[in-house]
Amino acid sequence: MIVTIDFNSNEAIYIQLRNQIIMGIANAQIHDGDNLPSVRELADNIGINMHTVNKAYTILKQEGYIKLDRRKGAVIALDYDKLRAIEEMKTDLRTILARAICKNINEEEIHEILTEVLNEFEG
Amino acid sequence: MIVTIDFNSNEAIYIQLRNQIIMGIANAQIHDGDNLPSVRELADNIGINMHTVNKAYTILKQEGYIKLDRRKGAVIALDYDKLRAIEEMKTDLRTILARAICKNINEEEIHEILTEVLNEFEG
DNA sequence: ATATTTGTTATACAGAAATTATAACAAAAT
DNA sequence: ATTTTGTTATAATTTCTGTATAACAAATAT
Repeated sequence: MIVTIDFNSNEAIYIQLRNQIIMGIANAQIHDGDNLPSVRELADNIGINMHTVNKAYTILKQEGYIKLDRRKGAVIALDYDKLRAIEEMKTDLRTILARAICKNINEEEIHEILTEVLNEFEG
Repeated sequence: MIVTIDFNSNEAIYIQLRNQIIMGIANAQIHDGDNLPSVRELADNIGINMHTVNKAYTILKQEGYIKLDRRKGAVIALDYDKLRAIEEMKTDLRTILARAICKNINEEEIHEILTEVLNEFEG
């Protein structure tokens, strides 16, 4: 899995990292049980500080995507707390859909766009 | 329209403000042509600095939700740049949908959740 | 046994972003 | 003439982000 950081983005590096790892899982590029690089290795690889990677990993653990083990390092371990995930999804969707409504994008179009973006994912 | 700021949120105040105003428009609580409070009035009202409100208004103007007029103050003025709005929506959706996929929420469920959140809006 | 690798924690520093505090300006309204 | 509007400027403070070192405990590898 390739990680690309945009150092000119207004999005923090550890947020970009977290999102890309989640993308990697959703795209089936990495799977449940797979090892992630160690914080030091990934930091070296990208050219950033260890603590920035550690921050991303800590969040991913807290959000139920990985487990951190002192012997095995970071391992993909998906926790399916569906109800919680759905609530968080709704919160995120509200802002996005409010914008869509303001921009005159109708319900049918929104569903079409959703389908389109969903089809970008593999697995 | 009531604006509520969560001072403990990790979301910046001016971002919360922007989102809530967009929500207000989507919910038909405020309409095209309506006046928003002046930067000073709203700042006083919420208990924050004038510049924080000004930042939110400047972004809303830049994103095509309001127009700023020295005589009339801030006025809702929706600019329907649909193509641009759709592209931005897709970008935002990618992260959200990646999370949904990781949490085993399937396509049908996602569409249902979308419909559910859309029905929260009035107008 | 020893050295290495793992996540974890602590501390310190620099830079950027967010927020506040004043202040002043020009244009328009009252 | 006074007030209100957005706008701009400057400075200070606080918080967030990212880096730099360093050390620790547990496990692995040699």
